[in-house]
Amino acid sequence: MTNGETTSRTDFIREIIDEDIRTGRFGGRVHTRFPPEPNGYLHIGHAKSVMLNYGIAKDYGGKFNLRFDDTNPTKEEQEYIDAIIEDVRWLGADWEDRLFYASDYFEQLYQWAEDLIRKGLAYVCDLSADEVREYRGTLTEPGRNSPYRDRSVEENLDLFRRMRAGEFPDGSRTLRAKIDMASPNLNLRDPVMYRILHAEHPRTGNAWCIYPTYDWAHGQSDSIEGITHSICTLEFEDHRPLYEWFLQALGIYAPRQIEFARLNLTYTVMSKRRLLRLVNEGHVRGWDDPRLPTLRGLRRRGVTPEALKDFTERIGVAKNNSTVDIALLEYCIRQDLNRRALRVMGVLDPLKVTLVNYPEGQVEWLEAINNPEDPSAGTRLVPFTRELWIEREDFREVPPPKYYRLSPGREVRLRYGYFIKCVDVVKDADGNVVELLCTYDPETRGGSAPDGRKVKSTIHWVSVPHALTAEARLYDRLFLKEDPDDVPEGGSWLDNLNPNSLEVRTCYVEPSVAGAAPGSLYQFERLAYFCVDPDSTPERLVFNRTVALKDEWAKIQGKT
RNA sequence: UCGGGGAUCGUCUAACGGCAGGACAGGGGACUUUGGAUCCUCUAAUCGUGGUUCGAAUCCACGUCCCCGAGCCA
Repeated sequence: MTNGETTSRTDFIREIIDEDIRTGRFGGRVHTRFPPEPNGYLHIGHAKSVMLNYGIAKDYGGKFNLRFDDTNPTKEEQEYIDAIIEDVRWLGADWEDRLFYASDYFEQLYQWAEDLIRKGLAYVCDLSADEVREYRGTLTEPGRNSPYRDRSVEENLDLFRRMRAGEFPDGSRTLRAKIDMASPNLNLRDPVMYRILHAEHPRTGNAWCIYPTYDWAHGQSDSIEGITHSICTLEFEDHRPLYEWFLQALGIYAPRQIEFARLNLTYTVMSKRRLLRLVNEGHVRGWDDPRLPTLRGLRRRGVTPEALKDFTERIGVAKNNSTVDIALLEYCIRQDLNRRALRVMGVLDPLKVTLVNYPEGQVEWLEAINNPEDPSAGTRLVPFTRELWIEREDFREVPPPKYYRLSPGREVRLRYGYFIKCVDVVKDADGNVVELLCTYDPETRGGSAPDGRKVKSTIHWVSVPHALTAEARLYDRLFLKEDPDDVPEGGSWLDNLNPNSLEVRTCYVEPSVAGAAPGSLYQFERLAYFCVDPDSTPERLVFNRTVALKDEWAKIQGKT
């Protein structure tokens, strides 16, 4: 915690929990869960939920479960289960030995369904999907009772068992709760509990051909696990009465459902559908593309779970629909990386500098600090020679006002090196600057002048003969507009894709990074944070730009 | 139109009838061997109209606007 604002954090959910503890509603217990459906990859919005649920369990000395909501075999896959487990673990949430699946409860759910039938609270309905819709009524008009609503308990039991036995084709019948076809809450108009689906389930295989719906499975799964606070997103608010109705009808332990607003971020999209489309249509390179807000994308980009945790704490939890400025995420990432990333020097857009008065063939190894924020990170040696690469934008032939870097006749400091002064500019036939001839002051080794003279600027550099050639992938926001949906009518959110969200460059890096493992985090001084990509080979490192450093000069420039 | 939610600086979020606070973003400054980091500082908000009250973001009334809901998805 760098300051006090996050230490005493609270939110309306914790207030509810405090109240429940005070009144002894759950005997003082706190038990939460994260219930993903394994039909896609997790994104930063899920991270908010995981951090919330796990954070609450930890803060209150309670428990946290990971439970897959795997009730729809037509959409779910083992691949997603594996990926989600990996991602939740990466986030740091610990479910200990409580990894569960709604499918673990299929038999219990089935038995409970028979109980409801016996109580006259559920019936087998032969209406087709279209007919069910028709009978449901509309938002403003009540529905009508299904003609099958008053079947006898015996007939319902018989039919339901035959549904399970596989006697009927997909879609031919459903089991529905008998509630109220006139309820203004459509979820209570005899909701479907079971549908017939002759589909292979990733976990139960072909054991079942009827599958419970979300509404029928979720609350009961929470109940079985002894969940106290079932935290979900706002769109389930309308489902709460049904959640409670099932538990009450069954007469079993009832957790409390609490809804909060899902996370939205500027300059990106979060829905599974859209993410899927970006991947499938090749707008990005895959689910782990560093431009995506998926957990795998963020991880590959170099974002740490700690940065994500800080972010989720800063955005808070409430019921307002909101869209968080992605600048806050970037701030959290910088904040985190500033403390942990090793500093190195790398040049993204090289301009050659020759030190005319520096001995040819001489190499000096200069000491450089690995992380000024963390003395324990130590120091390293960087080679200094007559020929150097500097950043092209660190030289201006005619320096604008407030520009402190190199220009003809001006002296600057080479980081950890010497003061140098530009004495001549070499140009090609088209007048482009191709090389700078500079002198160095041997008295200024290490970066300070014995005579006490100052320079306005320190620039980074890499020794030409020692430079490692690497690939730098410079990422920018995926969309041009804060709100990707901000398009002229008839347009598509895809029209707002940023065509320059990825720029690949060849860069030069100091030799100390040779052999760095994928995932290694660095700060290229004065430029940005970078993360070694798994695409790296022993011959050629690949760096992903996680986030650029704040750039005061760009700001000054932008104003003129 | 029916039901369920929601509306506080540009953005996110506090306040539980008693000084509208914090963070990010933005402006200004200090410091600096990263124009980084850090520090200081400024700008900036209660959806509207009435009412209750010594006192209202908070309570009441009436409006307005936004989100969700008519899957055998979750």
